Amino acid sequence: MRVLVVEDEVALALTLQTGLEAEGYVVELSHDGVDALWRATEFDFDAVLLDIMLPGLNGFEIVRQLRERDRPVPIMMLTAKGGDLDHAEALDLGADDFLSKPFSYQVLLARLRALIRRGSSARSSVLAVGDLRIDVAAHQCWRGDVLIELTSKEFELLTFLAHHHETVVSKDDLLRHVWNDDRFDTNIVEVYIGYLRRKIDAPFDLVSIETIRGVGYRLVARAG
Amino acid sequence: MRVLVVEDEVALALTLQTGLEAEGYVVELSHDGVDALWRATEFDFDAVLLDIMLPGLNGFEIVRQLRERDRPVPIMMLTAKGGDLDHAEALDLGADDFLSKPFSYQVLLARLRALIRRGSSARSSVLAVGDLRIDVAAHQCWRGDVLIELTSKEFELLTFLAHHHETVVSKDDLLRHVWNDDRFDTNIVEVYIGYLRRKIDAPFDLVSIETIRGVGYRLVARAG
DNA sequence: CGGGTCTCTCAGCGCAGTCTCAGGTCGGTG
DNA sequence: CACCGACCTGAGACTGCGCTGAGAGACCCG
Repeated sequence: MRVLVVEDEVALALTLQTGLEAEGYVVELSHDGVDALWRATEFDFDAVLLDIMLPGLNGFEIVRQLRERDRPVPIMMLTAKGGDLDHAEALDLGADDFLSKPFSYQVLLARLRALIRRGSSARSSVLAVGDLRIDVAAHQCWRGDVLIELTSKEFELLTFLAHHHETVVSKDDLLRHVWNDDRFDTNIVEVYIGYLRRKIDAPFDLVSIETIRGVGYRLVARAG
Repeated sequence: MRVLVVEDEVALALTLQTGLEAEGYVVELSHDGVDALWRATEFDFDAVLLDIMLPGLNGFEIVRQLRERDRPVPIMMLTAKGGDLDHAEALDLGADDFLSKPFSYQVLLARLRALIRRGSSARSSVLAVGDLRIDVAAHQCWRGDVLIELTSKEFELLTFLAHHHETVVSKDDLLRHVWNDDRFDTNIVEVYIGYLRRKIDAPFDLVSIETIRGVGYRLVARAG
């Protein structure tokens, strides 16, 4: 479990790091807002502990920008005591929880566990749907232990479907997010769904990409 | 947005009801644990505000049982002030948030919004009416654990009925909301009600879609 | 220059899904 | 009991959604 701790009070930051590492978390420290935003955008954490008062960018701004960039990492904000309005604002911006300073270490741990449990679609760079594995970082894909060669468009499409596995994704959404395009007079999605099926399903005699007529497509867990 | 408020202090309960209703929530009150568990199991709420100290069953037990029954409704616990351990325990049991009394009304609202927002995206959006389950995101429907294949129109119709389960919905309403149509010279609703019955009721020898002659239809909880 | 790969368009086909219609059934009313 | 209107249902027509193969254009590389 990787946790990013964003806190400019050095003493507190180190205490947190030590404590969390003792619990088995992998902890990364960040001391200012700009650096924190970059790390949280660029790397995958299972949770972020985020102080509000920070040099550079404040915590609110970081939450806002992360959510705007569609980064779903669970965020717990650490606030100065008393600031009720801080809390309201933070949650409305898309933080998932907050903790008022000073806080009990037990509470921090429990809430961190809850946070990670909730947000636990396992944010490692490997997505798994049934026995289909997609390593986003390595840009590779396997069915069982058979490596499957995908072109980059095919890979992007599959990744998007995998992020939303077990739920229906409309062709419009796919077109918008994978092709960055909002036309309607194209059947490119259908064509690429066809390509994918020929590579990840047909050879294994499976149907993991389902068509929901009039609605969209759904990637479901199947195993050969 | 439907909220179940479980609180035995009558004054506080009524205040919450009034306040939340002013914000546009539909509020249901429950004063003891057993009743609360039943309601939260049987009906669909977008969130539950749950006091810990309750006659009958305490709040922890309610959370535990709801999660055991696989009811993913977002729960915010209301705790007496100070009880740090309460907090940790509640979250570990599967509550999603908590608020210490006394709390600010603004904070309550903000956190409720956050809770519901999370709840509607992160959680599987499953509607349940009796042993009929409808997963809107996955576009799938089960009676008990039998998967039922529905076309997209059938699914839309059923979803609408499920959102208004236990209440009568007129054919006009259905035509307007499901078909986006306000004619009167069509019997398409009747036809589709028939299709649905053949799929979700007849094979299980149930009647969960009732006809109220001259008024409309009602989806009620039935179990095979 | 020629082969190879990738992306995308286009047209044709098959059929699932939607809807209409007509005739049958049922329930409420005088 | 007779009637009427509301509701149900089977048959069938039609539409347009989704799938596929062919191939054009862009780009890369030897």
